[in-house]
Amino acid sequence: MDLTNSTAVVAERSRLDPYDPAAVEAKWRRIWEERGDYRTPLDDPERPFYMLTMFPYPSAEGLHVGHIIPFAGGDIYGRWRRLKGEDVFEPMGFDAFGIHSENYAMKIGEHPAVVMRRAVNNFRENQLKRIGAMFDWSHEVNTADPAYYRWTQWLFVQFFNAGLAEWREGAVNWCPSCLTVLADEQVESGRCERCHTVVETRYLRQWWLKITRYAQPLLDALDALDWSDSTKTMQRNWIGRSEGATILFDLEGCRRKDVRVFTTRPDTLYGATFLVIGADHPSLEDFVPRERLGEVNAWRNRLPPASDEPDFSIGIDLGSRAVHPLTGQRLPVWAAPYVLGGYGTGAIMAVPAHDVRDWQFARAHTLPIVEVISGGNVEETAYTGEGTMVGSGEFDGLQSSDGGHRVVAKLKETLRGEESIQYKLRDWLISRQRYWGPPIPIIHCPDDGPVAVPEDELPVLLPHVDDFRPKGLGVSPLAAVEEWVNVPCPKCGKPARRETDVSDTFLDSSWYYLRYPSTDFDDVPFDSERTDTWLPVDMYIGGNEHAVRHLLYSRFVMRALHDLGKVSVPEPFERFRAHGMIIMDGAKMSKARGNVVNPDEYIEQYGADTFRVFMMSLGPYTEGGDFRDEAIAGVPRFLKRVWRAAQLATGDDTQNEQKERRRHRLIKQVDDDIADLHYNTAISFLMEFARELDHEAIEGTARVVDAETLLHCLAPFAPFITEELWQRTGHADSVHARGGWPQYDADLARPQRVTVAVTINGKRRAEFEVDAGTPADQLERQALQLPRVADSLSGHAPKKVVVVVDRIVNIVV
RNA sequence: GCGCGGAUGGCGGAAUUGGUAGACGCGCGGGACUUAGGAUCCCGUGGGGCGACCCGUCCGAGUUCGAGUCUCGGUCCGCGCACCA
Repeated sequence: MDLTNSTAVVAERSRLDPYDPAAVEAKWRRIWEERGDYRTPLDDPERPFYMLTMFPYPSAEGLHVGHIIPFAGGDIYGRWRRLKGEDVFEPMGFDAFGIHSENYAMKIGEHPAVVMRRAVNNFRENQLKRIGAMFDWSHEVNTADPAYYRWTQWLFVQFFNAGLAEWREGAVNWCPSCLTVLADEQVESGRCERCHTVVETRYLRQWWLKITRYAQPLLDALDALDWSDSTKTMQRNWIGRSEGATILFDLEGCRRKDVRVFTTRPDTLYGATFLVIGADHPSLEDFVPRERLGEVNAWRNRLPPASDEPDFSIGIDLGSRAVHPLTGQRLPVWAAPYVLGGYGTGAIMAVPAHDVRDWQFARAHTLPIVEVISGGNVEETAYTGEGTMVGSGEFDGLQSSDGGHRVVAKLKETLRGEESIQYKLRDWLISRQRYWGPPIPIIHCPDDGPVAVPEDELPVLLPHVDDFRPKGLGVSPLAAVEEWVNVPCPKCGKPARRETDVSDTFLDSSWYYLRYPSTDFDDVPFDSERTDTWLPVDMYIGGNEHAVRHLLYSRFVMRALHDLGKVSVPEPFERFRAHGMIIMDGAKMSKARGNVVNPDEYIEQYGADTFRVFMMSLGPYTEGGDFRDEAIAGVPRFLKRVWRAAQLATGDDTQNEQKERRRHRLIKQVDDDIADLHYNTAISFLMEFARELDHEAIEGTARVVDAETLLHCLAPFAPFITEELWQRTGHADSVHARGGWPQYDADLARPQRVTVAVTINGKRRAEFEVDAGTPADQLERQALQLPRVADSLSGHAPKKVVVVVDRIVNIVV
């Protein structure tokens, strides 16, 4: 039929109300809220499903499109699970404490409490509530709320009591611009992740959480988690397990009698020609002969700040000597910044022939290079591969791995060495000399030392101070609030002082998923039936920028709580998928670059449904890509087609096999695609189906059942328009009602006719259509009868024929 | 430097995991309807050739009846870690 000139249809279409996304979306937002459609029955769920998207920190500039990806993507998944019959709990909240919020407040010259209250309201009311997500706002959390951080502090107290929180002096990363210390995870290539200032090493007494105790369990448990591989790899690398040996060297000429070094290559022990102590080693002085102390200290104080490029010319011969445990040779002991005082034992045996850094250092300081593994030319460069041991006494001729074990065994006889494991992971420094965070609930008593604030006195409220700006090294803004700081010791009652540091914002966000399922915020969020019912989170979606920090800290906190008997599951997130990062003009979106796209304008102009569908159709969900809005126009065209087709579909030809098959294929396709987060391909199929149904609507043959299926399959992506059409087509319930997802029949979803390609020597020459499942011999017979094939064979028999049922017949001549 | 991804039309991307490369969308071309349309709808659209055909998935080899998909070598891009001994 002529689809271009059907006056009857044009007339009928014109009788339809035009699709007005703004009106439709406002209407359903109101109804859903009034009816409480998305309030989850937390106490008696039949099939609980905890769908979580990483909560945002309200930046006060508002959401940008980068936020829409996780929220919309998570919501699509959650809505789909709900349609599949589950009680989906999809909460939302705000990570409102933290340095990001505080810096913003300083910039605009207002108090963080005021800025955050406004920002949270703006996020919730003007943005998050408009994107069509089924967030259950009755469980909103805000990390800056005393009712929340009471439990952040409670958590700290549990850790303190269990010996998992420790107040100790240590090397810390000091950002001279932000005027605070940073966790190792907040330092990127030696620079502050926020302001990119080069961080300096300082020694301060600070609070650390002993995540290193969990290095191995955190590593082991990773295998069983259903997470993106890239995320797991990043966590493994961050934990950084390496296997090797610890070897003891006796020392001469200094206060210390011996030093242990860690190596992954004990097979190279005979090639050790000197030792290097990390320049930042906390007790470097013990390695130095008394008469050289002054010189070494002067050298140490003149060290330049760490740079991106290692400088192997920096180093000093300390003057003491180390005794090689097997040869008895006396080796010089050096100090250099290329060795890290905080990793391993803070000292190494240098094997310049077989380690590139040691090689460069040896060259720079004309130290001997002795080959003990053959296979390279150590005069030109270090040979780091494995090989046959040489110059290694009784071990000569052995291969690296075997020889290494024998060397350790030999050392073990004299208690000079043993197999050992090292991790890169270091303890989590949580003290911040900042204002906008939860005060660490500790009181320092001159007699009793650090004492935890009793649990029934929590929260330790963050006092209001007008001057909340950071004060400098080791000084917190809270230190100035004398009446708050001076309190009696909870143990002995003597005058004592409160801890004036606040905790890292990552502590706030390390447990928020435990808070959501509670309703009574005075109640303990742990150790309850609610947590047992709802945890672990079934599906967690967020950005890979949190692959290490947030996800690792959360796993640590959950695991520790589990070991303390507070929760029944050891892992917080059963399944995690990182969405791809949306970039703009080839760069990450950021305020600094001025390439931030504000979603409000799009939602204003096109509606949330269009924007959601558009964002999800850009590309594979877990890969991300460049944001360009030229293609958005296709989405309103698609939704208008749905608008028409759904309302004009009146056919009841439910026995039509062709159409039934097509319908089942659609359900299966969308079902499989959503399960795999292949939203882009699901949308493609929905578009195709909608076009065909629209054509049928013009002919007057569109079936009601097809329209209903289309609405259900589209509902997770475009919740508003589908709900409106569901109502307009005479349904009393919601299109999003639990369990409404249409069933498909796998047999019907398979095509019944297939096109088989015929190739000759791999080149496609013809095709023919047959019933699906036609046996191979029949396909071969049919193919050989094709005139095009007979021509090519010109009477000869084919050399070989390869048949793949339903796909291809390849004839080799 | 090390580790993980990736490279397909003018563009974003599909491809049942070894079986018709380019689904779907944007853009572009043509047409319909319009007083008009940047609104809506339809058709076409990898490149070359009048044509049967030929060439095409970053580059170069290989395995195979058959390679975008597998193997080896290389180039470029993205992300993560970065003196971790």
